Amino acid sequence: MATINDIAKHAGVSAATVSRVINDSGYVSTETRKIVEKAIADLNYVPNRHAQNLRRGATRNFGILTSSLEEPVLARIEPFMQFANEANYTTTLFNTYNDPQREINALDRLKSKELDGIFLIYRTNEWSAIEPYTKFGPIVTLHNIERVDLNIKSVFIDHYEGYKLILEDLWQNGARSFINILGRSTGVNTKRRIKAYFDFCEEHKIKPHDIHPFLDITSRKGTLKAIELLDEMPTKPDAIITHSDQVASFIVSHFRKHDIEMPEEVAVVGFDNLIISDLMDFTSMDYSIKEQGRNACRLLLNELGAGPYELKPLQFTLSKRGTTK
Amino acid sequence: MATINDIAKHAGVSAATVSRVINDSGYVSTETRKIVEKAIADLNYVPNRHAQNLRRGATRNFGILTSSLEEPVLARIEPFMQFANEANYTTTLFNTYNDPQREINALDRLKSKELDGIFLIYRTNEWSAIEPYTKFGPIVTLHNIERVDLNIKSVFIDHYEGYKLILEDLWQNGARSFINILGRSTGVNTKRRIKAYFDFCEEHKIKPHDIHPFLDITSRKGTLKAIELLDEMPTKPDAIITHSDQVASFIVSHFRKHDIEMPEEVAVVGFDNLIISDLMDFTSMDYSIKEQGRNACRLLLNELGAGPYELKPLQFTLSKRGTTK
DNA sequence: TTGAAAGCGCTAACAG
DNA sequence: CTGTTAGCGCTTTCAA
Repeated sequence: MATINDIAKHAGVSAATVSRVINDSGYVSTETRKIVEKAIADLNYVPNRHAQNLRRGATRNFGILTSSLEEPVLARIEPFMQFANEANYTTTLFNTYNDPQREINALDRLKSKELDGIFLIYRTNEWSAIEPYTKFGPIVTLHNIERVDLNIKSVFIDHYEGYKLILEDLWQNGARSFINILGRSTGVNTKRRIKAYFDFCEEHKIKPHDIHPFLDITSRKGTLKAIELLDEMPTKPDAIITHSDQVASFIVSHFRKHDIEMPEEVAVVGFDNLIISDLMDFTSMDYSIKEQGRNACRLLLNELGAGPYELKPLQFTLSKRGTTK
Repeated sequence: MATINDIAKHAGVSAATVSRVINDSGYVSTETRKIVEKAIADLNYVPNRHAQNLRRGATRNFGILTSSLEEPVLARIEPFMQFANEANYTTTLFNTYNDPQREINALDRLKSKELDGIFLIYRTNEWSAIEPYTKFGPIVTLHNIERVDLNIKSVFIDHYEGYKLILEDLWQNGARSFINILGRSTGVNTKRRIKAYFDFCEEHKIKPHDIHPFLDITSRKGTLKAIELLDEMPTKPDAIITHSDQVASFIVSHFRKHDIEMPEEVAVVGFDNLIISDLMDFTSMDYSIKEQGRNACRLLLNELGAGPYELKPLQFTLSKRGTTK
């Protein structure tokens, strides 16, 4: 492998000059530049990135941390990556499988200079364990963080409004009883959705259902169990509202296989408006999930002084399809 | 940021000893080790990876190259990543968006020592442009490479057999006319599928359809255009066989929205057996796609002398669901 | 406009 | 069992 010194010798200049050509920094005469460029081409030279990184103390590499690689995660990763690439950053993906130690290992790479910043999609450690790492580089998350004292930026959108919109739309189309399939009970989004539901019930003077059995539903198994509960209920709800297209897809799939008619017997609504909701033809709440991924990257770039990139506002739009009236 | 020298000073030993503790190499007395470990904990030290990488000339990082980040790609990336992680490798994702230059840039990172190996899922450059990079590290692909002279390993599975299995199953269940929706005309998989179809036609003495209009169908738009062609045909086929679950999902979705009954009016078969085929309830050909991702990683690891890891054999199994008899 | 030289933080002979 | 030393390949003062 050719090194910078090989190029220097070949071109009859010093390594410093070659470096200047590579990085387009400092003064180099047009002639010298040409000679050096020819040498680089001749020897097929590519600078050793580790040496550059060691010298510079930066890598132009972002870490993406997640606990799984499912569709909703991917929907953010893709636009994030694209935006990062355009700003000349690469992305290294870390799947923690919900293992706190793996997450810490990945965060350590911020410390070891291997990562310039982190896009934390799902976390498994406590914020208090994560926050100290912001000393070594910016961390951006999707979580709606409640503690403002934390030095962690977020590109969240308050799900309260979106959830309310769904409920109101269902109500206007005749639905009077609802079941909410909710995600992680610790998440702020879940809390906001619950609040939206309770507020809605109060406004319309209806009695809210016991949300407890429908909390922490994320897996397919969990979803099917929740559906079983529904079967056991004396009166079926008019509508089921979920927290993700993934969970909605499990439900819609199950209902179709069991010839339960939507929306006649029951309406089903997803959240995220991913491709699957279009393919499976179910109603879903859109909130510019791709823009959210790009915003995460913009935030990171801004923190690193590469910006300023203006964040694009996110907004809710209900995409109505075959599972609602 | 604490460096190895800080630790050395703090512990009253040399940097070499600290290095030995970090890497668990050479001899270190239990006492010294303890002192050093305490110093590391005290100063919250994490070794600078660039320095390590520069020194070692390796990174324990694999590049994953793809031209898009859709479900079938993800289905391989996920198991690949997991396997790599377990072998203590990280993975950096490169999305080329079919831009040859981006692909070359990523390949250059093999040269610049930033990547120890590459999992090339989709390529955009000619093999002749890619092959020279194997000098700098192993490259593994999913493509069924025709040129054996290339130093590129592959974890392909010959689609001929799988395709034949689909056709025979449909035939046995009464289908007599078929339409094949085919992928990239340059791909070996496509050629093998066509061969399977032609052989099948000869065996059963039926006339093959003109495959031309159904070649290079990968996008949703392209798929819908292909469906339009079907509508214009005087007699409808008994079955549509696709090259991927993605394309199949477009078709199934379209037919359901237009109340075309499957399998009564027409049967539809996918390829890959991804979750979507289960959710949307369509028949699909399984060939251990996840194992294929793992095999790719095993191959890479073997090339780097980290093995030997035995490759798991892949096999075809037709997952029959609601869109076929 | 160019070159010499120092050093980023670490590892691996080698010597003791 | 431990320390000394050289150097991985690059960038960046500083001096010329």
